[in-house]
Amino acid sequence: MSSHEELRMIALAEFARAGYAGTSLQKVAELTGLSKSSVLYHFASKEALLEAAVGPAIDRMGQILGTIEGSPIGLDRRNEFVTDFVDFLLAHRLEVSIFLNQGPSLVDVPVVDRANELVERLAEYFCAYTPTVEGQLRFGIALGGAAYILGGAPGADRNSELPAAELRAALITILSELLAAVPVEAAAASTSPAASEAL
Amino acid sequence: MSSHEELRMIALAEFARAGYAGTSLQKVAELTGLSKSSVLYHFASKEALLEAAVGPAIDRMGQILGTIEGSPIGLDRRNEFVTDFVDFLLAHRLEVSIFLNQGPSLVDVPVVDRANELVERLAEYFCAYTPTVEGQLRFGIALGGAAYILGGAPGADRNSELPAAELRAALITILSELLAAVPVEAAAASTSPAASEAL
DNA sequence: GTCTATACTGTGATAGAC
DNA sequence: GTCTATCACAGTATAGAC
Repeated sequence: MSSHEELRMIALAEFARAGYAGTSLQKVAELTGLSKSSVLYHFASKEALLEAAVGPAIDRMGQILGTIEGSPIGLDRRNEFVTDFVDFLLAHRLEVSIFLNQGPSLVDVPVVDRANELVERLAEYFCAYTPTVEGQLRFGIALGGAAYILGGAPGADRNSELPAAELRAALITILSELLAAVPVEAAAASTSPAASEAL
Repeated sequence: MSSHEELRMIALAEFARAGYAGTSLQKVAELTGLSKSSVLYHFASKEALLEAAVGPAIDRMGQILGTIEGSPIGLDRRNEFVTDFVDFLLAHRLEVSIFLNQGPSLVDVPVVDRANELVERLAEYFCAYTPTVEGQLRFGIALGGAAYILGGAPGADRNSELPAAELRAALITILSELLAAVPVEAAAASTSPAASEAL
């Protein structure tokens, strides 16, 4: 593996574990077996290292969000989003941990601002989706809770050992169930009385 | 208000907003209108300031946890815990944000280790409570999601404006519903010695 | 109780040899 | 590409005047 890619992965893991502010270039250098200067040869600054570490995941999330925003609201869309979201979480656990845990505190870092914008857009989308407080809380708990389980929980190590397929299936079941209690008609033009249909 | 208490509250807010590692004593001093040295007169070290800021909330959580650990598992207990937990989150949003977002990264800070221990005990309790992956995920999503909504979400400002009573009621509804899908008999009716002793 | 002055350490970043 | 040497700066913490 290239030093570039190895640095990216080690930095990602350390930013997630100890926090961005709590991780020094010296520490990253030690973990990689390089000197501080060599790290700064591959990435011009600490911020550039963060951008490289989490950028791809943000792009992917933007893509998922763009899909649902460009489509009419409906049960199919919602199911598709739940699946995409769970797969995203499973594929980018470390990045999710960074956004979730440090997103609010890392303002002014461009790449993190992009991530926070996505969270805002997601929140706005779901606030439009359902006008009730309880409905909005359901979305927040579902998405925040799932992200917490996979990325931020102190006991997150537990889940690392679970078979991925079982974890994925259970997550989709729970999230779908949580969101099923929110009637899709509230915002959609659909006239089907399928509110009681479980997702 | 005494400088001591004012410092405690300002530090708590800033630790939650910018992170512990990302908050300097200089910044706390500026916000309080004191000098760095005066801050260190009231609290012997940065760590002592953190302990004073989050200690009381940890004590309260330990109390809640002690209650359920010392009681037989049952539906009443579970409902009581959900209420206690939601009230705890509402009363200590900033502290919860700190634990949730920075708990894993602040190891070796005694007071935070105590908080992480509590989360571990809570996780163990619920793993003993339900043996299925889905059941454990339900607990994680319910508790982690609620904590995220109130303490860690980038859009947490939204909820600050909601009437507290409505927020509280909706949270209790959603959490109870999530946990209701976990059969209480699974662990309660089981007379396996391991389960009885663990609880 | 609050301040200024200071000590010491660690930080991100640059310059230049190899 | 990797290193050593060095920089300017911010960090926590201490000493002592008032």
